[in-house]
Amino acid sequence: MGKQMTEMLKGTLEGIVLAILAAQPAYGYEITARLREQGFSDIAEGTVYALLIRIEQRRLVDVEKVPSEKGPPRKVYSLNTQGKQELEEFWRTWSFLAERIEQLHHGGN
Amino acid sequence: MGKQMTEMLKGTLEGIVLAILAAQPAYGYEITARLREQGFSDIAEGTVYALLIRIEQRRLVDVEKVPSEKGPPRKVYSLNTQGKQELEEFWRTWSFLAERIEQLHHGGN
DNA sequence: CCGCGGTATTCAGCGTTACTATGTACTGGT
DNA sequence: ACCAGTACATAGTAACGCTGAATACCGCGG
Repeated sequence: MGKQMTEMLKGTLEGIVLAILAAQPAYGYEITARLREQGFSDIAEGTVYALLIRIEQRRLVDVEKVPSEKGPPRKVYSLNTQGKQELEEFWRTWSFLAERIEQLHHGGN
Repeated sequence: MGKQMTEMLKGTLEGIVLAILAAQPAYGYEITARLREQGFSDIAEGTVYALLIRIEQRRLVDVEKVPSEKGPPRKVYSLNTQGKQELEEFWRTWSFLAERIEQLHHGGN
């Protein structure tokens, strides 16, 4: 992945994952796969797991261990109330930034 | 500033500054002021200067020292060929990211 | 004359984030 | 017994923006 993308993901990747979880609960491996499908072709698994642990510690998600037929038990994450608030906040921050950048892209400053 | 914004600026702030310089050459203090006008109300001065040094070392800009009537000489930065390429690359990366995030925002995944 | 505020740049130290590179564990197919 | 696929975890690293301070130069009011 480009270095630019790596840096740009900082701060946004968390929002992306929160948005995915807002649509429906999911577990780490699944989230990684979903990201890859969506074009984030080489987001490292380790990155996702680390992020999930972070948002769990910040109490943005509820966790449930679910046995899997293939492999170790899945940790299924679902967005809780606080997580939804954080996501709202993310959308506000994102919109703010996206607007100004889009303005720079076209109109010029 | 929100922590979210701080993290989100990582990677994008450089692009923003490159875009500002693409419109016209400018010096650090001026860029900071311009950013504040545009709504990035508390981007630290130190942050901008550090960024400018970085892009200078990566040869994305040409630098010219211009004496100032008030205060120490200004370091006026202007985008060179390589800088323009980097900016192009930035727009591509940004567009990619913005598209997927916008998709998550509305359609859902 | 001297301090103060505005202009302009620089730097050391910090916290957060994503990546690299592993390692562990469980299952089913050959 | 071995291997591939599933699933999670973690130590170490690099990059970036922020904090907080210092430095330098100028004009103006007290």
